[in-house]
Amino acid sequence: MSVQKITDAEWKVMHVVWNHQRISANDVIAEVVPETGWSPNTVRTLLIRLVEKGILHVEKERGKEKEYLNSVYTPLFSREECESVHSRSFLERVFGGDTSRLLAHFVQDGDLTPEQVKELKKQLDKFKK
Amino acid sequence: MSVQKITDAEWKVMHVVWNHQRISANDVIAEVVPETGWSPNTVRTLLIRLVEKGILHVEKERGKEKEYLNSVYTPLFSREECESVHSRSFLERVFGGDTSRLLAHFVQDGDLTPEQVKELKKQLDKFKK
DNA sequence: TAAAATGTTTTACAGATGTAAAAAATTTCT
DNA sequence: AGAAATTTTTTACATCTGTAAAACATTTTA
Repeated sequence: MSVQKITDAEWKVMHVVWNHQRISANDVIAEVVPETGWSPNTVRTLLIRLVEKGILHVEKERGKEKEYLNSVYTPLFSREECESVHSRSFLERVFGGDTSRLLAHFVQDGDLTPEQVKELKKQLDKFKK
Repeated sequence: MSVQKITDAEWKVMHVVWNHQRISANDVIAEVVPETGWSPNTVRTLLIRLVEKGILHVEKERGKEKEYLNSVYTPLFSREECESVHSRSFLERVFGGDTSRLLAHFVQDGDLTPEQVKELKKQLDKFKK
């Protein structure tokens, strides 16, 4: 039962945590609040829930400037691990497990740049053999 | 606000409805219950909620064998439409909108058959130019 | 040292979701 | 017609989510 479900709102904060690997509540808030308009407390609640879910680790640390005691978070699973788990369940749920239909869909809907198309084809070639 | 959110449990019944295009509650139950172990009432609740969400249409019709009055459901949106909407939000949420990273992920994780790889490359070629 | 600032924890609360039992309505059977 | 069967509708209820206010604890500052 590793990697519990991450909800929509939680993904937002997870991405920020992954980008820093180790980040204080306040710094998460500083990034998330402007782009979501959420209250700082909302972000804190999400961080706490992620800890409860065993997805983040938290410890206390004194701030550098001011010596307030801060909560600092670190991810317990890599972004890739979580993406993987959630991708699989999405594939199953929405496309009934049919990867190639899913891929076709995203290719058509994804206006890729020529670069990206090329890169992807290279990937595909590697799997050919 | 067309196409409200379809939940995990609801997708299961939606797939069945799409496969038939027009199907009675009992027939949905006949398919869904064995593969999920849910109670028939659970399936009915889901059908009702899908109607409330404006995703399914329901009408009454007398059964052929027995003349009980049955609820018969039809989808108001195509499977592709719903997949599309949910794919987009998944892409945004989990991969931060980066289609090519998503694709790379599924290609690696999706053990495609050589056929499927070929087909996909053909798709990509079409988009090249 | 008392007030202000800052950060954390607790509590809240409505709506969504998973899951179904209980009740009601309708049809069939004896 | 009354009982049994079948189907639908209502009600239920715990947990999860989104969203935060309120309360509390700790530092800093006046």
